[in-house]
Amino acid sequence: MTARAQLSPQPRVPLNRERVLRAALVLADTNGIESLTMRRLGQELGVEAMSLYNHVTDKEDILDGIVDLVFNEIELPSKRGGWKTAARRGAISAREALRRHSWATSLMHSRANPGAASLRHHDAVLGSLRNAGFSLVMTAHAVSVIDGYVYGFALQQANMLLHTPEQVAEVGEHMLRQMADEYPHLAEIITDHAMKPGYDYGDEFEFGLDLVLDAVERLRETT
Amino acid sequence: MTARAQLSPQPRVPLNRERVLRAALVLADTNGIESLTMRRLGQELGVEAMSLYNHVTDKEDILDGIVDLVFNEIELPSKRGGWKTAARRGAISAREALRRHSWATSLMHSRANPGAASLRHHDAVLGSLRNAGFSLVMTAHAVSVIDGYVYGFALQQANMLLHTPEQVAEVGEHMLRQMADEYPHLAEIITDHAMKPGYDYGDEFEFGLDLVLDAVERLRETT
DNA sequence: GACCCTACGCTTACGGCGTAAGTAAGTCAA
DNA sequence: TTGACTTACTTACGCCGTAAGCGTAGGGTC
Repeated sequence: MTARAQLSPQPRVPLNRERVLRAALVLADTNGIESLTMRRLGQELGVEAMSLYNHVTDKEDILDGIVDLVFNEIELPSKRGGWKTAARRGAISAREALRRHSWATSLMHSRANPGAASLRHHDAVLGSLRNAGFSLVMTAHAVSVIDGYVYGFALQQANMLLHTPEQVAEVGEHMLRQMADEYPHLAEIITDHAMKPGYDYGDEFEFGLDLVLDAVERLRETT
Repeated sequence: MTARAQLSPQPRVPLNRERVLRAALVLADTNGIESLTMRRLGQELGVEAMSLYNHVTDKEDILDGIVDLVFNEIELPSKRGGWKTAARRGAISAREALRRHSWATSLMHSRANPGAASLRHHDAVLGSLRNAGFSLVMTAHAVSVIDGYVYGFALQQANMLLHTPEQVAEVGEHMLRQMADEYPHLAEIITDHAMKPGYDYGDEFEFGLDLVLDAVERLRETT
């Protein structure tokens, strides 16, 4: 009988892929994706790093897995109601998921093996548009532009360090004044717009989303 | 006199930050960003890894540097001609740069320290819109949606492994048939659209770009 | 009860990573 | 000539992912 067994006589909760991936997700959210190492993850689960390999094939598999967990959080387009409200809700839901897991955006598209949730999501989005009467060509256009915008926005925001006026103010005025000479327009938009109380870059999202969706709608009507 | 000096009697070309960054860029382009390690980079320059630290502060500095090199490749908006053609050319130029350096998109936005080229670029884009009469608020909206789309598209394409119908065809029909049950719309758009001869996902870019730019233009006219 | 199989954890070890610290060799001003 | 400065090299540390092999507990079969 080992010391470990003496200390924890209860039958230890067995590990499984689900528990490993959940812990990896939490770790990435809490301490950043770069802190997600096999040793650290094992430690978090009370297990040695190598034990994880009984449940996942390698670290890539873990990354694939947690990306798919994020996809799972994205609302599927509802079958009732128009394509536009479905697309709108899906986009907002996607952005929220990507904001909760800011490491996910750049990871998402570098995964060679899309998971079940990812496939299900994309299939549902395509179906929503097709059922609304979009042609194949127009569906491809629409998905490309909508997804492009959603992920692009998420990418920008995920790594934008200054979200609120308070944070922007912290960078210090003297740096801004220094900037004003060389980059006057950048300085202007920061001081006269982004630093104004109440400004939140995240609010830009829905504005641009509606702009894109309206344009797609117009597109559908004309063709 | 060292063995090395005997073998290469010519005064060895001195290293400098520029040469280090150029070599890093080439290495990332050629073998992928994951192959960019200090040892490998030193090897490429005929130098030990630690010697690089005389010219860059650390690896992060190198990543910042090569991202800025990519920004340098993006055409600045021309002062002559309208904001729209300027934005269009800038966007196309950005996409081309990001396609040449497919590792750059996800790296670009995770850099905490924007380089000179990046600042210059963003300042010029803002200036172009402001000079065209966009209000501060509308400028922020426009930049957000245009950049979102451009980077989002680049992100999607950078890691889309299947660009042409030939490549798509390689995945094999049986896998598609398998997919057709569970993901019918995904299967449909692949077989009936993406696999059609002449289809190139990259062509979607300008379509979506014009859609976005037209929408921004309409926005400007109404406010 | 005795036996063995399988699942799942542990230990050890390897090569590669970024980089701290110290050293040697060349350049150049005083 | 000397001494400071620059730049490259060497060694070493603590990380990383993971290959290989070992130990053991649980459960089925005789």
